[in-house]
Amino acid sequence: MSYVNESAVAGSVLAARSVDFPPRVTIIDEGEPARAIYQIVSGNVMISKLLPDGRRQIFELLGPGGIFGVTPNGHHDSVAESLTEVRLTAFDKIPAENASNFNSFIAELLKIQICALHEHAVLLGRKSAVERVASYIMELIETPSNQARINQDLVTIRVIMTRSEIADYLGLTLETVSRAFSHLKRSGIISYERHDGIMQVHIKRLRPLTGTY
Amino acid sequence: MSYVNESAVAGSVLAARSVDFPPRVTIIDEGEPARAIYQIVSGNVMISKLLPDGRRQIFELLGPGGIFGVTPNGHHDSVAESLTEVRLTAFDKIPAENASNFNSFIAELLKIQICALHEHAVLLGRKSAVERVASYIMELIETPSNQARINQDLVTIRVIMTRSEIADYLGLTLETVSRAFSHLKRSGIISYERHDGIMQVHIKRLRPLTGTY
DNA sequence: CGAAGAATTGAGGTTAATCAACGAGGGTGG
DNA sequence: CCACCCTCGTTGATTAACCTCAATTCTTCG
Repeated sequence: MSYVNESAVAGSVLAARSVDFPPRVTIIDEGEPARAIYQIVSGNVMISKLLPDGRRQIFELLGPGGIFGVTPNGHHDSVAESLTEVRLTAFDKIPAENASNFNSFIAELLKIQICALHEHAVLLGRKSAVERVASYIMELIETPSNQARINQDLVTIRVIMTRSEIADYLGLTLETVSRAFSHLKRSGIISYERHDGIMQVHIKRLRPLTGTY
Repeated sequence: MSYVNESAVAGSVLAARSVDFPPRVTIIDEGEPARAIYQIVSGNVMISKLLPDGRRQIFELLGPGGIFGVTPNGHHDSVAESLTEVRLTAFDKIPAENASNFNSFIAELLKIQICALHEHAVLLGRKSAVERVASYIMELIETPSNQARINQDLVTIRVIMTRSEIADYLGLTLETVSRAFSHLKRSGIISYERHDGIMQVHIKRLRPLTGTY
């Protein structure tokens, strides 16, 4: 399923700019006045919030077609950072608000986001460390833009986030994430050699560990 | 702030029925085909998901103006249950999809929901038990429809959820929730006598315990 | 080659879960 | 009307999971 839906905004008078960012830079800061809405053309973006004492929670991983910068009140409620190189389409705020069919266009994308947030709330509130990591790996595999290569039951993926980023996404510490990966590796469910993120996964054995099935 | 926005759909041809439910009944089951979108007129609704082994996570508490039953794919992704008696406006699905300005109307409500889900993800992923309970109480106070009565620093509220429901909302066990309430009570930050949910809160002393400030 | 960042692993501490008992309140039926 | 039951809440003792602190290795890059 591709999220990209250029036709939905075709015919409107929106000023749509193209913007690029290098990996691991801040695109939007929490509290910033909302100037534009962004849709990802290529690359990955993570959305997070910080507590005053430095604790961080990442709650959305967005790929091509995903949107961010949408806010009900004129100020961004969260931080958006590039994970990879990204190319974005920026829809400037003022004309966008007038375009009624633009709101209708993003409504569909917001619905998808809400489902993902629901699933993630279950993970954060109710799953064990191993279940969280297993769910994370399955999520990577099931995201089409990640181009997981499938041979029978064996899938090859690339994990581009650091242990620390994964921890902040899963509500764990980086050590616990590392131990969960090691546990899955010792169990023969995943395998990897170097720290380059390339990983082979036995999905049939991993899926039952996610807690969802 | 009132979410209710009748005017936004005025002039459309949507079939809007009124529906009532008693407390603690299932309004929508996970997996059901989506027939209607609901907006709350009065009362409270909780949205949750169940894992196969019975673990439950509640992730939204909705009051007047809130919407639910919105889905990107024709099937509900979560359970909706009444918490109190509720009166709903049901917008039937098929005509609603055609109404472009209806999508635009719900987009605004979805944006508010997404912000709440972001905040809740931080709670679930990064806050301690006491911080979660403190955040929950503050959330009750700051929800206008809950009619918290404020005298100086002292606020009176009514906690209508059971310990078990609160636990499923906060990603804890009911015992841990009970202990956190007892801890706040012993500290003199909250007070209550009988199990009727009526509670007095010192907001100035409670707020610093939420972790957010 | 050396330095810096990332990942792994171990030891020990802390928090919250689990298991269990008990008390309060509300509703029902005798 | 009272006795009983059932649900809900509280509290205690113990266990288990995860976090914290720390040391070591691996990897990349200048």
